[in-house]
Amino acid sequence: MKRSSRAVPPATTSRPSAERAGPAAAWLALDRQLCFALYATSLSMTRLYKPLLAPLGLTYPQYLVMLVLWAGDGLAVNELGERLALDSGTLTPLLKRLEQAGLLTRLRDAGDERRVRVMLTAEGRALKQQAVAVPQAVAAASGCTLGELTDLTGRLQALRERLSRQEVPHDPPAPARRAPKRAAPAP
Amino acid sequence: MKRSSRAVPPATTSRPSAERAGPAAAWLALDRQLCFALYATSLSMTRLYKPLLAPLGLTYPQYLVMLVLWAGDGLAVNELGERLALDSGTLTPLLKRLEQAGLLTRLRDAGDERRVRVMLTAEGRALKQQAVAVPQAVAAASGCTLGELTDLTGRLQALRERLSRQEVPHDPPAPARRAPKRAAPAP
DNA sequence: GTCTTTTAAATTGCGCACAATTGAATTGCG
DNA sequence: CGCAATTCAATTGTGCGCAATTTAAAAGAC
Repeated sequence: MKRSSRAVPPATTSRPSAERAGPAAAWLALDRQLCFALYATSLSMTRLYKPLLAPLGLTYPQYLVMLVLWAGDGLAVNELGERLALDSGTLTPLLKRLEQAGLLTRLRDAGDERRVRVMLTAEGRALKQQAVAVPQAVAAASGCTLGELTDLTGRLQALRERLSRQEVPHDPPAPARRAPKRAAPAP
Repeated sequence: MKRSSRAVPPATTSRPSAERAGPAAAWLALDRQLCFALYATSLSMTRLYKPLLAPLGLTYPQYLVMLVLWAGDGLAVNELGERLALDSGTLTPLLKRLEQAGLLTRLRDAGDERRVRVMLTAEGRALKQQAVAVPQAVAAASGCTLGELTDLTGRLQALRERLSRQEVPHDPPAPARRAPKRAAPAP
């Protein structure tokens, strides 16, 4: 590693400049942030899943949707969203792609035309057989014992429970309307 | 809750259909997945941060970048990416938005014209004072003791370490080229 | 020195997440 | 019944993440 001219100081890793941190500012260190540990670990997990899911033709969020449906399909979009903590803005296009791939069908509920129910196709149901190998591969890659995995999963679920209570709901003023008919899941 | 006609079975929550799960298929249950616990908790954390960061004009990933820079700026884009486990495809547009907002400047390294160094502006540095309140608010919302937070953070860091070892690197064949000049960070 | 390989940032394209809005069907209330 | 309020899915627009490619500069081989 040669520097031709002398240009600029290295500045590579830990530089003491800008480091007159206030007494309370030490809590801003990246590696103390639970939020970053969660964020980075979750992204890392997604990267690990990607090559495992590629043979199934699924992305990671699509895989989560399929997990829910394999446990019992016929759910409406909002029920799926409740289970996964995702809204229709995320799920609608995702479900359309899964429908395009032939794994499921979307159908208006005859008794409540607002709802769209999601049913697996035979192909979508069959994919479950290929998916059973995935959790094992991930568990192995994690380098944890089953007990550790279960414990960590439980802690995270408890944390999520507490966090979700703090989330701001959000309801806009909401006007009102009325009008014609509706037919297929999407025109 | 009345059903006008009788239309379609409720199908709301746990339906026993499609439930002849194979013996190994029980591992596909959503609530047993560490990956989902991570994913959902991380998203929940992001939602919790959003209203706290809105007054600072930052998104959550932008906040993470600022955390790194507050600890010491002048880093190149790839160094930032190493710290946050993000690549230039994510960071370049994000940094441009932060530059647009007046929080930092991007400047080609005089000694190595390939690199772009990121420096905080006075405004960017000043924002740190408003940010110190954020971790406290999150810690309170988590409903955990400091010890629990530290413990969970450590476990996640260790897990991330192991997961990242398993990730597939990926290097394409890579041809070669040569040509004219370069000047500003981005035309 | 030239030529090749490697490294760095930017760009392109796709798929999420999510706020905000819209269109449509249902519920609630008189 | 008639109408306002509510619920649901879809749509729109913004900002990530990331694979793949492109452009440019530096490092290495000879």
